[in-house]
Amino acid sequence: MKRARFADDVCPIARTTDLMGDRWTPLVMREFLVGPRRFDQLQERLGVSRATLSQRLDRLVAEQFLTTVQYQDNPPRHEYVLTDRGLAFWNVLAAMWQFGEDWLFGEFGPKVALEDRETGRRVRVAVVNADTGEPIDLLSVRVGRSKTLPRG
Amino acid sequence: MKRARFADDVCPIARTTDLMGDRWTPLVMREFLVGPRRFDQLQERLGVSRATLSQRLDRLVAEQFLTTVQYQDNPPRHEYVLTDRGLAFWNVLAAMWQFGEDWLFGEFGPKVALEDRETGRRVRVAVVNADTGEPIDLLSVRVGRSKTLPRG
DNA sequence: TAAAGTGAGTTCACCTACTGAACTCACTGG
DNA sequence: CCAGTGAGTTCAGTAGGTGAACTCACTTTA
Repeated sequence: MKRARFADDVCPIARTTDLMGDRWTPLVMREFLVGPRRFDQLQERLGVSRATLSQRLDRLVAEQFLTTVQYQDNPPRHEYVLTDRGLAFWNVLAAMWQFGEDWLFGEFGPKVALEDRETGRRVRVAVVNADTGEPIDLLSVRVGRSKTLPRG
Repeated sequence: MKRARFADDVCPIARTTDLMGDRWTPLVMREFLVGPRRFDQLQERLGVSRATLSQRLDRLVAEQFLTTVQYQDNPPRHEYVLTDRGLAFWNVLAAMWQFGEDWLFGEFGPKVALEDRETGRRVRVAVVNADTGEPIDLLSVRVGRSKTLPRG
């Protein structure tokens, strides 16, 4: 039997899971926090097998989270960079970061922290209602039928 | 060879990935958006194999994302409910929801939407800097060394 | 009293997918 | 001509996911 696929599911969480729901893809995406990355660099930093990394990168490029950019012609060499879509995925990673920080470390918290690139001040991530700015409370939302408006 | 494990990684994203980085766990967690759930109900709704579901639920209980609550004594029957930690994970699911909605549907967007449970108004999710309320921009943050303060 | 149903799994044999190590291939620099 | 480099592919072995069938304790229906 084939493994389950959710790319055509009606649920946005399911579609996101289809793309990112494995042990490596979120970590590959994380690596681009600091800028473009190359194959060997990713492989060494993550400790993932080369075959798996190759497959993940192919998928991320096919799904337009990453593109390749040639940085040298002879011999042809490229690096991977985030697209708009890949950049937008940072929202999910940021939420994962804050969740991990809050709930998955012991008494003293993690040894690394997000900081503002300019001021160096600690950044805490909040997931909020975009209109009110209030935290999104699981108990205050429900799933409803959407009016399907074409996008601007 | 054993599969990679990130539960002790220094990176909060890696730890979150260790727990949620598979094709089923996020969807299992999603199911609790509407309240407690039972085994057969989850199995039928998700279409996951019973063995896999059983394993996932065991892990989620062991890691204190879910607890079991007896709803009948004879024969003993329980349902699964979110703990505080499980509830907090909604932040990540909300970010995944919004990302999926924005980037993984075609021109017309998904047929389902998050709405306020009371007003029925459409809810859009934003991931922001908790202090400023500004969107978290990948380009505006970096990873730094944390001052390890004990938690309040 | 017997049979069927229910909830929550476990077991099974099969198959998919991840693993490290080694290999490839095109090109460069010494 | 030889070693090095970047970006992979190939390989055999193994971990983990699959549907279908089974278990087990208790209840309901006939």
